[in-house]
Amino acid sequence: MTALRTSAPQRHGPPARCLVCPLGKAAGVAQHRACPFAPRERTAGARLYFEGEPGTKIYYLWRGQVALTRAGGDARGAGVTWAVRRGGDLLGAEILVHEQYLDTAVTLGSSTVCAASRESIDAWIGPPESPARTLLQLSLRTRCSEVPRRSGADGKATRRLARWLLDEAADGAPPKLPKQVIAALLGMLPETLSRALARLASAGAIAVDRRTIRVIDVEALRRVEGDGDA
Amino acid sequence: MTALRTSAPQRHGPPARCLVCPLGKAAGVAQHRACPFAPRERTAGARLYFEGEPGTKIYYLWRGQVALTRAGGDARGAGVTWAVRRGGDLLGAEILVHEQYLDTAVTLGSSTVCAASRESIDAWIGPPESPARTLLQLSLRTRCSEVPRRSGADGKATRRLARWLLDEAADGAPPKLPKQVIAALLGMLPETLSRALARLASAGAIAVDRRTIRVIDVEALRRVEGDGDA
DNA sequence: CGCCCTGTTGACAAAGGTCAACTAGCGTGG
DNA sequence: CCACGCTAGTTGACCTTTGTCAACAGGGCG
Repeated sequence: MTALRTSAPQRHGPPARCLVCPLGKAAGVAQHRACPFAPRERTAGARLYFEGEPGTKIYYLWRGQVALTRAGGDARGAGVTWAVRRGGDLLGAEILVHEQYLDTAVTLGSSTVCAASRESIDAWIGPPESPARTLLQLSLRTRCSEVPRRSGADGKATRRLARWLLDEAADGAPPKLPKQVIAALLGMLPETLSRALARLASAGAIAVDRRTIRVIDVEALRRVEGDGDA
Repeated sequence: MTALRTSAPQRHGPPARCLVCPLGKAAGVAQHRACPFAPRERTAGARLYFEGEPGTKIYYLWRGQVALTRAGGDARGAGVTWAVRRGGDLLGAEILVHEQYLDTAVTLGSSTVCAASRESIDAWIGPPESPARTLLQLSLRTRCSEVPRRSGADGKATRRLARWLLDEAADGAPPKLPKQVIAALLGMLPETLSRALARLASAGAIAVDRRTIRVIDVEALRRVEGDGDA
């Protein structure tokens, strides 16, 4: 108990918080083993990592708030802040299944952040084909491909559709989904989807019939995706 | 090679696909060990699980498409389809960190789905405090709390705001975030947020000043969240 | 053969984005 | 220490986009 209360780390002792941190427990800090995550205090506005930068570290946010922003979306200004992480959240875990960071992470206030290198995590989490690691990677992979779909939320309907088509159907044939479902995924009504498809079709970017969509002109789609209006 | 081509499973042999499936590999099917996931063919429209139902199984989608829908959002009809999973995706993994399923999963076409009970997975992924398992749980936890925020996309601005406040600030004080950030999270412009706040304030649900928001009347917020208009 | 379901089209209303002017604090520099 | 200027936030007027309601068309299935 007394040991737990130690507020400043002892010369060689780990911070008390590690004894109650899930990562510290997993690392066996209580058994005097080292945790791969090293703590650091950050002030407001600190950039932990940038979107697109090669991923070298994974972060664990012990205390504070971190905003995740992503360029793609836009609207006014540059990036869209699409999530705020709190104490207890992992940041940048996507690099376990993806080369680069998918977001830019900025602290919103003073925060305590623990960082671990990709390699140390790689060694720490055990053999590549272990069950837990396999599930971790499957889960991260799904998550990575899912978040960008947030494109559902921002931008005008025709543009969202163009972006979705580029994501899903660059090769020509989008997945065979009922248009109702596509509309729901894109966060619009079937009627609106229908009109957006008609607009892209009349721009020559795609060919539509009652049940199929074919991409004809990827460049035209890119143009629509690019310049806001349509 | 010849063995791999075997299209129908041998009397006691596992399906050939298990040898190339990440889960099969993790389970060591090649070494004649059993995979906790049992395959099953499903036809279009099959319900794998329902939102809110106690979570008993985790699914791995080998082939096909599955729509995930969630009630909350609404608009016309009942649930919103917010994602479509493809072959190679895990379904229902949220039950490792949450009692109930968070979505309803429906196959969109004929699919091959492997299922494993929560207990078998629990045993399979090893000791509760192993590093990989800890990361898996952290990552799932974040994901679970994040997806509902898709509330960003649907519903009218005032309603989204009410829902967000209920999520984040049921205890009275929402996290101290710049209003710009809140607006981005909710997928609206600062101007719109300002107006939405003003509307809730004049309804007596919250108190707003230039830099803080306080929840006054949780019930009033619930009412706004409930009935679409505001 | 006819019904039903999905998707399409049109007219209309309203929510929210856009542009712009304005206010309140805060920090900086004189 | 005060004043100035800046940024974040607010408010107003207007206009585009999209949701809403409704009627209709094409295909598939009973």
